[in-house]
Amino acid sequence: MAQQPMYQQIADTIRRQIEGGELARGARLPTELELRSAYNASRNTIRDAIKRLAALGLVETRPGQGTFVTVNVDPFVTTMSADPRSAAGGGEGPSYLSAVSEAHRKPETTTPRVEVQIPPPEIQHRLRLPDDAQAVLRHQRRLIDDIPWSLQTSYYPMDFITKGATDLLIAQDMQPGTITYLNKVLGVRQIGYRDWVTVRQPNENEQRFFNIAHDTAVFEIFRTAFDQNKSPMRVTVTVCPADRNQLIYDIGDDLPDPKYGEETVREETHRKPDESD
Amino acid sequence: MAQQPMYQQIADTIRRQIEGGELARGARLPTELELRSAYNASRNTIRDAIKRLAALGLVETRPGQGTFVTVNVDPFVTTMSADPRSAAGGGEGPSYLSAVSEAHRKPETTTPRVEVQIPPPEIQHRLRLPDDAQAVLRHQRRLIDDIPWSLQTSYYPMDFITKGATDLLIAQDMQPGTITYLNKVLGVRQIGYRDWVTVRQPNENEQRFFNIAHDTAVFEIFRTAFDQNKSPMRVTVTVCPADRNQLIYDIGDDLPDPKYGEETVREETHRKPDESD
DNA sequence: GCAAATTTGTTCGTATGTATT
DNA sequence: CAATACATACGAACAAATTTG
Repeated sequence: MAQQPMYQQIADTIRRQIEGGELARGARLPTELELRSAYNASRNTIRDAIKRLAALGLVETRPGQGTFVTVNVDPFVTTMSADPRSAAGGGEGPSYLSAVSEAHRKPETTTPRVEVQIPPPEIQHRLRLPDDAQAVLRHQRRLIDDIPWSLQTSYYPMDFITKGATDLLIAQDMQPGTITYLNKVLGVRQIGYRDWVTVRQPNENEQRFFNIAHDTAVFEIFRTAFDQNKSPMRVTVTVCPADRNQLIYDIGDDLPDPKYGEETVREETHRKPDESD
Repeated sequence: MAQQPMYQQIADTIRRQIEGGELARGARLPTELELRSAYNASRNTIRDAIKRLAALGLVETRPGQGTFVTVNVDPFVTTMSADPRSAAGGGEGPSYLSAVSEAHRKPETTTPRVEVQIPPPEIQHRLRLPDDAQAVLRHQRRLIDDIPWSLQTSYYPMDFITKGATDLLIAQDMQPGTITYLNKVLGVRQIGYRDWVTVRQPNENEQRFFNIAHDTAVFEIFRTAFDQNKSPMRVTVTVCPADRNQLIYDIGDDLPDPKYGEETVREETHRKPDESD
């Protein structure tokens, strides 16, 4: 029986205390010195155990204060699919706001920052632009209940501007939405979109904005919208922390409404069918 | 100017060497002792730096061997949306196989393990079952190119068995697919499904099966299929490592085919529009 | 197959720095 | 300013895994 290292045993013991409720959400753990005598281990060993728990997201330490059991944020659930012909879905435009108020939360959106630049390769590919082509970029930050929620950047081909859709350059919220605007001005209709869902580590800006550690994964969703000619008309990149966000995609019409409250209940330890080999 | 801690500086130096190509993919880093003299730091400090890089997924250490630059696995891309009326999409049935062969990869699926049990709460909710109701569970493991790829469990209401769909209890692959079978035997038609996409840490079984560390996030996708009465007829839970998997959802008909090879190119460091505050 | 050498893993002790109260 | 608590850094010893002779 290969005995587990001591720091792992200590971490497991504390984990059980947290999951069993002996250590309440938000409660402060004993100090490192106290744990040191409690488990008869050196301070470094205690710290290794706490690092382990921190990596699992069960606790967080604050210098000068102590180590605290993390409070599980009620995860925010977004329905990403919607009428393909509208701008809805995925935290864009009106449907984002309604989904949020439905869940009794307070959404905010910063005014967009607008730039013109040669986009990164993964955007070039998706917009089917040549290497040196420029694109208009509209960047926004979203908050829910004053908690940083998502960073969003939309890219449009520079063509749209030269053909008359100059409002894309205005650094203000487009009121009926950019899709409606592009339809009116250029006759470009959205027939659908493709979401490419990835998960990765946050970069430093994202860590700062979301106030998350480097090891908290984030969703990165590339949404490519297509027009009536099956040409990409927009790529929207949304980044949000994966620990407090869940995505819903409905395929097929006329599905029942998802219940936001109920189904987000996540059991930490339920019997899984993959126990045996 | 708050100077960064030494282990962070060392980690950054090595990170730049990796990203700049001085340390090739799969190459072995100098030993801890060598790094110790190279950076004039203690072995523990070197180890802290390496831990940092390991947390970022840039390197991995093997006891007795050394520390190696990780080789980026070509991420596997799955189109999750498909004809809502068929069984396709999300690594179920035929479409899973075709998507995989299209990318010139070799798929495998274990024969299902069948159980009858009271399902965990999140399944009860989704199948709209009372607390004590049982369900049939079919569990499978999937490999691609001999690499563990996903763990999948489908839950069906026990009703289906008593009403005649007894083949669900047979521990063998359903050849035309369970959806086709249920339609034929019970007249139950699938009109669509809802995918609930979450990300979390793997449990111990998942760590073993996928051969991943505890800090490699996994996708957990709950797919609820609905029948012509808008009742849930099946819930499929798919778990797969988030670092080597990407999901695609197409909303709207008649979108162009995604290009598997091209668009998976991920730039480690491209200019992001969220640099300033 | 065994033993030695190499390399990482764990644990201790100690000292000093930094953030918060 | 002082006390408290976590963060960083050093050195040392032994254990465990792997490769090599």
